[in-house]
Amino acid sequence: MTKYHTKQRALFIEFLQQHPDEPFSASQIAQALKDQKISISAVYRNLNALEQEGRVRRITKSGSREAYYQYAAAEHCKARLHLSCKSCGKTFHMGLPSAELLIRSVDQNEGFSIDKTHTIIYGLCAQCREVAQ
Amino acid sequence: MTKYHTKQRALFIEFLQQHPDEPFSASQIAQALKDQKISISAVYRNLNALEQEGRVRRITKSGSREAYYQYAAAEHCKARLHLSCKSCGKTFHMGLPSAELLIRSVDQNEGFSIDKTHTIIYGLCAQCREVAQ
DNA sequence: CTAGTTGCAAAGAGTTTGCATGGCG
DNA sequence: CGCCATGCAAACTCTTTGCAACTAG
Repeated sequence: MTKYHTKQRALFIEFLQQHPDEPFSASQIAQALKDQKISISAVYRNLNALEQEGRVRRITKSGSREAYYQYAAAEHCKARLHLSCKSCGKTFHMGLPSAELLIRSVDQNEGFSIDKTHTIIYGLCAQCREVAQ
Repeated sequence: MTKYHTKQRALFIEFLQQHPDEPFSASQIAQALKDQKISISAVYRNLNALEQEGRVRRITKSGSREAYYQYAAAEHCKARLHLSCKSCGKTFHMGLPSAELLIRSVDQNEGFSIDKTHTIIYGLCAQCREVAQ
């Protein structure tokens, strides 16, 4: 099952890479590429493949039962905790000091090992926080 | 829209209360109560109502596209960060010291306000950690 | 009696899959 | 050429909704 480089897949990945850490539903991606044509089934198939490879994160937005996907940009992503803004939907990385502190504290006090790769912490980012109030 | 106390709702809530912080899909709940009879539609309707009231949390398990629901036991729940074990599915509360530390640290370093109510941190609980290794 | 609830079946939304066609290597 | 990927439509799964019957207050 070696991979081919198809036109659709190229456009699909290019789109994701141009919007790293922003959440899209499958239909939004298909919609965004509607001119260049890629079917919704191909979007789903590629999304599932990338998710398994860990190059894409699947999340759910409250209120909607659609799945949303985010391109997990760089490699260093995997070692970082993710902060997701509930207002604008963007993802940020938690600084290493904060992360280390948290992980150690929870480990010691709760006996719980945090999985950096899969947890997403929700809240308001600096920018939205200003606008909001 | 004042609420009535029906037999089905009573059994439904009783079931949830007996399994606080454990995740169930709608069909699992209906299944568990199949003897006493409650329709899947009623389960969904009650689940949605409780979710809006904030008495139930909706989460997603990776791999499945079903929604899972957890009864948010006590009031103090709302002021606490939740730790969810990826192995057994149970939810724990993060101690206040760890939580305070985290929130303050992320606020100061990232300018990000964590939403305690909606974030769930994944990892391995103390028990599963032992068994696993 | 009035209004919220239930059950059933049908409708919807989102996602997956079978199959023939098309394109990469 | 062989084989993977695509598109389309049908199939599926999970969830919601319309409606008539029912029941708590």
